[in-house]
Amino acid sequence: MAANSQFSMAVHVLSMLARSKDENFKSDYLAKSVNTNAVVVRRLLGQLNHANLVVSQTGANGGTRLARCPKEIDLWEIYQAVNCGEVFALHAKAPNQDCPVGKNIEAVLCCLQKDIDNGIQEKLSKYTLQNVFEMVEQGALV
Amino acid sequence: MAANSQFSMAVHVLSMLARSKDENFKSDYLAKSVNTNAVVVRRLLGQLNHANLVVSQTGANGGTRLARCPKEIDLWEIYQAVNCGEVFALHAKAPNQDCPVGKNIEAVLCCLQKDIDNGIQEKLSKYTLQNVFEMVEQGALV
DNA sequence: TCATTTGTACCTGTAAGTGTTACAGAAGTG
DNA sequence: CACTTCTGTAACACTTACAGGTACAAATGA
Repeated sequence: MAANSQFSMAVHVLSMLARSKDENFKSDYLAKSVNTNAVVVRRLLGQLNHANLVVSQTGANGGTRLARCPKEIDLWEIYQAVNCGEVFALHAKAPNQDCPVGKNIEAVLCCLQKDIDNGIQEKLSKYTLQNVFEMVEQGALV
Repeated sequence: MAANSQFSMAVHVLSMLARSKDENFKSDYLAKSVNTNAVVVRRLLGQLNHANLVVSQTGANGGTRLARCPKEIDLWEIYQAVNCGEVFALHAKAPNQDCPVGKNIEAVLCCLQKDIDNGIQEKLSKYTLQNVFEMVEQGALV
């Protein structure tokens, strides 16, 4: 799979922001923790901003901070903010409509997609950013 | 996401094979239903063969058929046979180990991956190829 | 021997993600 | 106002992965 590490990056960045709720974090600072480029981080923050998870401020002393308390942000929201696609894609080209299987398989697969998506939602909405933040901090002590 | 339609194609092809358990289906015939190239299908069948879901035979009157009864093949097996990756990828480059978040975030994300994978398994292992086959056939009547 | 069919190597085109540079515009400061 | 610091975003190159396609060796049945 041409896997997307956007979700990982998003959780990473948001965990950073969760460390100091009212501080403005610079994209450059965040980029150094993620080990990537500041522009990559800003692009990601743009998506998170669009999803009302963070607030950014331009200009001197600008930066980005959480829009809400870490307890009120769950991972499903983060996942939705950065994932445009599904777990698996439907056929690239529509299958042969003259074939009884080809004609109906897409509808069946589409139902499956939704079922899986619900499963992911169930799992991810159990965790808040606060939970993740605590797990990360605990790990630091070991 | 650069999404993978391999799973969709696999379910499609296996549904075709399920229509006639002991018939040898030619890759060219299957390709026409999927609306793709015979080589693409053969590559896919190679993976399914490796996972012991189908049996292929070279030579004249060769082709591919199911290795087992459709009731004994569940979608989780199919998913595993064609999906090398996870739902989301970990960081492309390792994060900054000097940052307390960077140092521990990967372990946390890794646990999350497993949790989500379990969720998908729960969902997919509820369906057998027989179930899908029946759904497809029913749709054809409508 | 010959036609058929898989398995696979190899090449191409295309799409997406990532990394970078560059720069306009916003915002605080002297 | 001039200057500095940041974000937002456009533009471009690089890499990777998937899909489509050609070609051919090897297997198999007639």
